[in-house]
Amino acid sequence: MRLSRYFLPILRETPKEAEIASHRLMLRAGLLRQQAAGIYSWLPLGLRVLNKITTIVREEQNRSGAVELLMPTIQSAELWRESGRYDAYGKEMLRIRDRHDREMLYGPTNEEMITDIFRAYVRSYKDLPLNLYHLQWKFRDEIRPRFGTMRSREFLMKDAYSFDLDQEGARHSYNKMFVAYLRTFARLGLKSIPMRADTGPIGGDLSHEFIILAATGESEVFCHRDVLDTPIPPADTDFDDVAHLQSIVDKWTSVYAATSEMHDEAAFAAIPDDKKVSARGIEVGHIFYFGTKYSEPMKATVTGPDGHERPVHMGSYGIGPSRLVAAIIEASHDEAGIVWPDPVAPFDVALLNLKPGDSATDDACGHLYRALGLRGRDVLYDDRDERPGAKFATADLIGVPWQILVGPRSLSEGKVEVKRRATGERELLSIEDAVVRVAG
RNA sequence: CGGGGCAUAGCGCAGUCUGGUAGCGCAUCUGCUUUGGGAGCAGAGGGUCGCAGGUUCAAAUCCUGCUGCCCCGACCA
Repeated sequence: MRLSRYFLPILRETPKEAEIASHRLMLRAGLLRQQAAGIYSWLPLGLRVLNKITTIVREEQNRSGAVELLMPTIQSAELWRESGRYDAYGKEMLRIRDRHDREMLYGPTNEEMITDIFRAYVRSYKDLPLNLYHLQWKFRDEIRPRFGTMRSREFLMKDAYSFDLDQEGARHSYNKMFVAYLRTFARLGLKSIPMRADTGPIGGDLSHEFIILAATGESEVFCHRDVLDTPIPPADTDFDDVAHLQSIVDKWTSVYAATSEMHDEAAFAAIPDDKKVSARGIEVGHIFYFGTKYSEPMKATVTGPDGHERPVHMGSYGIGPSRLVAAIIEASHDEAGIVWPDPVAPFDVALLNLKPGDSATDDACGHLYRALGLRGRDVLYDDRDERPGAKFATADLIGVPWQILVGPRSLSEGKVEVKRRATGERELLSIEDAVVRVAG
């Protein structure tokens, strides 16, 4: 992509409404535009990051055996009356009426609807276990949205729902998501910590929040330092191996880690002082087992091996990709701007032509642009008629992991400069070596 | 929902107290010079001062109502 033909409205000054780093940088780097309180447009660069994240989320959901579908944003109130949540949910739910005066709502979550889909088709225990998920925009009319997409009213959520014959099966489904989440966040370049969590109004008795540590996090969290070094399950983990998955979850949950709501002072006090971590965290995922809370009132039943019908045991599992964009920035930025982890970066390489119009730099950039493109790299080519300083500032701000600086100075020796955004390390390389360095 | 604040050019702000030609910086456009860490000079364009009503010879400024947004607190991916 040539920057001169792209749509990247970067801001030199910080809009006054932005308090925290991620919000400030998302506005400055042209990722986001606010349209109303807690409601945002995703500009091209922001959308690229969001898509990178959802791709990884999907890959790990699919790997664990979950199956993707897509449910609508608008739901009918009728369904929510069946579960009893239409009245219970309160003002957070955006209620609307259609032209026939039918009561509708903009979905804040999809337990009812997925249960309706399940009960319409599934009759036998032989079709279990089943885990269905989708990625869809949600709306929760928060009292006070803030911090950009960290807490917005409209947000993208990956929500998965598991169905099992009994609690034992549901436990395994829960463990699958537990492992999938560990892998997902690790692949996004984040160190996530599963923490015992309150189940809240959603019900049930088994729940973990996945927290990443960041100074601007909204929750206060406590954990044993060792949890930060627990190994992430590998890609070839067998998700059908019940005992193995349980052992992974046991290893992670045997180390103390809890949010302030679930904090146990005595247990924390027993940890050696040098292993105590008391910090702030951002919740990026939340998993629940809630048994038959919805299947019972909504009559989602299957016939078991004994010929008896019984309500299925369910769990739900949420990740907020739109929040993750902000969370990743909170965890990875510096004075100059965003520092994207490679897997989620909007582009792989920023190619800076420091003297556009000069035939030597133009030719070298053209060559690099094509060579990297052929190797499958997304390159943002800064071909604007700007001074070098402005290009450096832009490249640093938008945080693309690799920068290739092409100017007359190094080019006179037949070299270009390859800079790593995260560390600031620079190498003078020939054009061919630069391609290999960046594209592997 | 309680408390506090803001609304003036695309962005950041001054002007409001004490009514009288709507300003500054950045950005944008044109020209020339410049070109390795957000260039310089010269010129230009861009505003129903959030909306509605009122007071006044005269309102960005005073009064009333409304709307939007932000911050602090209790809830949430």
